Amino acid sequence: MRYWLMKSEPSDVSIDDLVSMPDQSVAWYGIRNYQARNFMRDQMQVGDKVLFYHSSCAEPGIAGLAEVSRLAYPDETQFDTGNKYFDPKATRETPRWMNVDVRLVRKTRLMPLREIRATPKLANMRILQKGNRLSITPVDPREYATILSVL
DNA sequence: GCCAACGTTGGC
DNA sequence: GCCAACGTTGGC
Repeated sequence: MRYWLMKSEPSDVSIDDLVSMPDQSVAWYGIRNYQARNFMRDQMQVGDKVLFYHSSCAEPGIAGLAEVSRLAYPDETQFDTGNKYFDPKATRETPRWMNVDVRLVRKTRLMPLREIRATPKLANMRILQKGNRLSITPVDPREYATILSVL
């Protein structure tokens, strides 16, 4: 069992959007970074725990708990010519991009990035490192437990 | 809107 | 295979 932090722009999919989805589950489409894709494709298992993080917004931070509900499969948006995530180099035979599905566990209070940064036990988290832009990052089990205890 | 940091692209 | 140019991310 692994732990992850996954960023979503709330203007795209927010925690409240997830709450109101059928099955409270969403395809984590649109990842176009190989490292993030590889995490989903090679490491994520059903039941892995996910911190649902709001990025690029007024109050960035952890907004809820979720879990992986489906193993990685080809991201549909890569094939869709009208979609902003369309990839002309991807084909059905040789897809380039994959996504898992993620299901809500529960919405939590917002734990702001400020607070994460101010928590000594969380100082090594990847999202706090300078220049980090990766939208999916592994989380240490102890870090996950620390966060869970204050949500 | 700014800008630092980083990933990707493509010419050579 | 190098690396400059470009595009994107994401906090502020």
